[in-house]
Amino acid sequence: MIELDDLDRQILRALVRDATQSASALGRRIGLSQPATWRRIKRLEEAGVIRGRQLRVNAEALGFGVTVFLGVKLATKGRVSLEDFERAVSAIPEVQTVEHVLGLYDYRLRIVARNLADFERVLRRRIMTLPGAGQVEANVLLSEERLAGPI
Amino acid sequence: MIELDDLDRQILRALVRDATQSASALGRRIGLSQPATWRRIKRLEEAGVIRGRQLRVNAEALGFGVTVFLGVKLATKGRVSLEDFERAVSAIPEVQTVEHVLGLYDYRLRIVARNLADFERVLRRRIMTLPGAGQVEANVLLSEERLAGPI
DNA sequence: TGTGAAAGCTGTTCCGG
DNA sequence: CCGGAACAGCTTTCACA
Repeated sequence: MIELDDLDRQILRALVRDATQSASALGRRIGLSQPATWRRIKRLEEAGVIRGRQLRVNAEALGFGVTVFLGVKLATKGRVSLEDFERAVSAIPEVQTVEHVLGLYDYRLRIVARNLADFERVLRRRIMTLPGAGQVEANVLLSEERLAGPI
Repeated sequence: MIELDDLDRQILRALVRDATQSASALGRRIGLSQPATWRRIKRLEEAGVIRGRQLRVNAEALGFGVTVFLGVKLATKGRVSLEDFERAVSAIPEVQTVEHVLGLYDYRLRIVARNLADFERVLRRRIMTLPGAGQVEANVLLSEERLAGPI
């Protein structure tokens, strides 16, 4: 855990929105020189606050128009079955995210498909045949907004 | 929608894992020159396949050890109440993502908090007082894996 | 901490196969 | 479509207030 000042917070918020902007452009906006901005970014990386930079891919542009969040309840859950389930679900190409959670469901999956018919195929032939998969609950994504969070 | 070849797919998969790597380093690994790799990335950006690059912030390193997914069912849902709800929920600092979904719930929120006691505070004083908020269902995140998806 | 300047790479754009 | 060469701009480092 590390303490941030206002400038650090401004830097993080700006880079969460767009990680391509240069340290000089960012520094100019927040009233800091280019090396000063760069050193702060480096410090945040070394402190583990910045985990990396990730490409945001637009699945729709590739023909995957449907995104579904799937809550999955396992029928049997020992340590082995958790690992088996995770390994098997990670091998499904349509699965974008695997979240192990506590609550009504054991896993939450983010799945993309070309359309709803394609999603039904994934659900029936890939998900429901997973080792240990029990009850599922689906939510179809309509729109999504990513915020900075409490930075 | 755009057709990708193997090289495009390799580029996307590599940049989803780490968007910091240079076109020359990436090109060397997939057997392409630096300008050729750069041109492909540029083409993917212009086609809208690449939406941008985002910083991945480690909330735990900032003292936010608890991540909760919250399904929210609205009590009343006209067009106005949807917009009111979205505006109000976007203003809560602890909310990282707002997903408008179809299914048992109307919205799915990704919320971070310092600990479970802090989450209870957010839930009682921020979420439950939202305009139109009805039934909620929480899932506490244990671990998460982000995959490339069907690229 | 902050600034300013210098060195090495990268992104970006040419042109020719 | 690719690769090679050139330039501007950036990242990265250093010295100093």
